[in-house]
Amino acid sequence: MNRSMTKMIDVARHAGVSLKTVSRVLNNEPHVQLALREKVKEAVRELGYVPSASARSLRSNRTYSIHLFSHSLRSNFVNSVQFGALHTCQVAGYRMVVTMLDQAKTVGIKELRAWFETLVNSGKPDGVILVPPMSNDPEISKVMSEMNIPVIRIGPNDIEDGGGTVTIDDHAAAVEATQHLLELGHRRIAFVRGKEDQDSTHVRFRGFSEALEEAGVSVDPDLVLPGLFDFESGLAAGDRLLSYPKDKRPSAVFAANDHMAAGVLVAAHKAGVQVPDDLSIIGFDDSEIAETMWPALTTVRQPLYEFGSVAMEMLIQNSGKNTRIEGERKVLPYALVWRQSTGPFQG
Amino acid sequence: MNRSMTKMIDVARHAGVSLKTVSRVLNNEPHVQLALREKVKEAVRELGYVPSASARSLRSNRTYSIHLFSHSLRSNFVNSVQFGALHTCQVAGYRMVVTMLDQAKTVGIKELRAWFETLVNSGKPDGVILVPPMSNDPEISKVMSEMNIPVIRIGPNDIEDGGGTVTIDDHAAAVEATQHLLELGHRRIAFVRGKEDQDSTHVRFRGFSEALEEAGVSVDPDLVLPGLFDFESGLAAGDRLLSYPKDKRPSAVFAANDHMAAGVLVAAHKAGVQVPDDLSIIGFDDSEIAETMWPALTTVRQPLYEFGSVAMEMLIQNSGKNTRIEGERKVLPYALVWRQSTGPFQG
DNA sequence: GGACGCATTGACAACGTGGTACAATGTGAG
DNA sequence: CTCACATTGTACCACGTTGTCAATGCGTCC
Repeated sequence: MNRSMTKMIDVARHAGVSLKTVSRVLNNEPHVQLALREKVKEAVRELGYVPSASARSLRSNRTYSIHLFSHSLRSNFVNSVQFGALHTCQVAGYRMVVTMLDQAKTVGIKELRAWFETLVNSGKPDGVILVPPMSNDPEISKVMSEMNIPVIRIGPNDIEDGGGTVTIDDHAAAVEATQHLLELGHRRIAFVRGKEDQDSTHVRFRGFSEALEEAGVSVDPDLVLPGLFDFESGLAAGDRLLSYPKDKRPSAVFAANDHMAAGVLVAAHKAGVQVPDDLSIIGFDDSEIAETMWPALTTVRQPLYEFGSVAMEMLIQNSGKNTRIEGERKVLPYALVWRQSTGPFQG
Repeated sequence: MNRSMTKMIDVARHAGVSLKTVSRVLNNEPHVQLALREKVKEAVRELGYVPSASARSLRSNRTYSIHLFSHSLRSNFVNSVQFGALHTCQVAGYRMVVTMLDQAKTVGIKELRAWFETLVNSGKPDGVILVPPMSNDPEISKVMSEMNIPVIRIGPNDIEDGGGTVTIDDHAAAVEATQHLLELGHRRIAFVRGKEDQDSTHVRFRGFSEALEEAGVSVDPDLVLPGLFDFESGLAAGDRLLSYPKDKRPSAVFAANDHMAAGVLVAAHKAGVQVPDDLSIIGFDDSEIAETMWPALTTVRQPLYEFGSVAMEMLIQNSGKNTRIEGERKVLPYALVWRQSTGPFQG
């Protein structure tokens, strides 16, 4: 600790300037001549000076840290986003703090506010990234905006609320996935929904329905099953679908994410149903799991890493200026990834 | 920001005591009567006071934050550890900062030291958790100990170096996994190694070899394949093993982790080899993937969540006292999880 | 040439907490 | 009654940075 504690005043003395001048150089403030700037920067290099984060944030009310809020880290989605965010974060010299929002503690908006206030006082983040399902929660966004904390929400389809957004076009992606199955000749296509509190569930289902209708195929309610975005609910949905009599069974399944698609795939294996010959399966996300299944899952790739990375970039760009990020909305490209779990309809 | 900025002096006025008394109560110092203590605590509650993290850490050189260092977040292992650590961390009112160590930047010990100094000066963590492969790197541990930062290393089998350790008994676990296969009647058993810079690779292989030898079976070098702890290397190993002529093939495979076991399983599927009838496969870790494969993987469960949780607990307990955590070593229980990928040897 | 504007630089206070030093009180024991 | 000791308060400094404001230098315009 001791040896390495170079302070700003040391840099100032070393460069033969005042404390304030060093501060100006480090913060890229104007009113310092170029020659002096260089001299200071060299002194910083020579001494290996690093500003003290605590002193800085005490004085300036900035923490140089971005919080990632999630319910759980144990999903591929959150994980990939986190990875992208962290990468960008570190390059910019910020810290990334991971915070888990305990659902029990945030039942009401009052508890939510109290919880956030604790968080904020103890070290107000320069920005916050919200992943689903929190990115859909209007109360959370409201509280954050009241506290004047810039927020980027990942994944939501609504445009309304405050803060920035990073998404794909869920609707178009669902349409394209469905058309993929239609083009392969499938007509009886099942859909496994995700969690109902996430609007991508609804948007994807709407895309699915509309694509079917456009192709002159009506949606069979028996082929629309509930799901929770996890493996188990996919497995349950698969078991259910395969328990139907042969003529009632679907020839293809569109699951709202890869974990559920994996569940359907395992259900098929258990039932001795060949994939893709007897049943085509398409997922959504392009999780790691999609590639490690057999057969590998056809899916819609969401740029999860980029979600995190872009969100972080937006926050860091914004940080410093005290403007709130209002309604900025980035829509990133998705891509259909055709692997082995989908194939032509076998009359 | 404004409204919520309650300071210590506000609490003092509200409770009708002096600033110093509040400070004493909050820091659990002696010399305050119980009644007064309660009064202060109530004032804290009423005002929703939260100490300013930056002021606190500026003054006391503690940050109330723990860093988790990893190379990548994209592995089930790191992820689960992170989850456990975060949970415990938040309960204790600490922050968890995730830091990715760029391998390019840490090639030499000099760069490593410079990198850490930046990190430390900008906000010295109260503790650091190292996951593999960093927990095996003696240079990292050395640098941390020079900087007087408490470290908990997760997973290493060596006892030597400074800092605390949280592990399972890798050797015993590998022996047990191998015995499981032996008891099922298998004699030609392959082993897929992990990364060579992680000592669990070596310890697990030693356990495997010793169990075989004890059973009077010698290790066939052709059945020991390299691996990188990832799906692809497992797939390659599986392809290789199944390309052997029938009488040279193993009847069982022990992969040093689940991702590689999943690769072997997919290789079997591709080759039309039935699991477990024609080939038994056992993994290691009990990753999420183990349960989502078909057939579900038999594996050795490592208590990953607990690794993180226990490591965090040790750090937080230690935090405040300035003693370093020396040689504390917690060995947590593992468990053989028998699922569907292993079965009796079919003559 | 003097007044003025503007860019540059510096001196000093302030952020909210923890620590030190000591005074002022209350309380019980010898 | 006195002394020892625990409790509580007062007062101030320190942590390392940024913000405020004044001082300086320099060129420009009347």
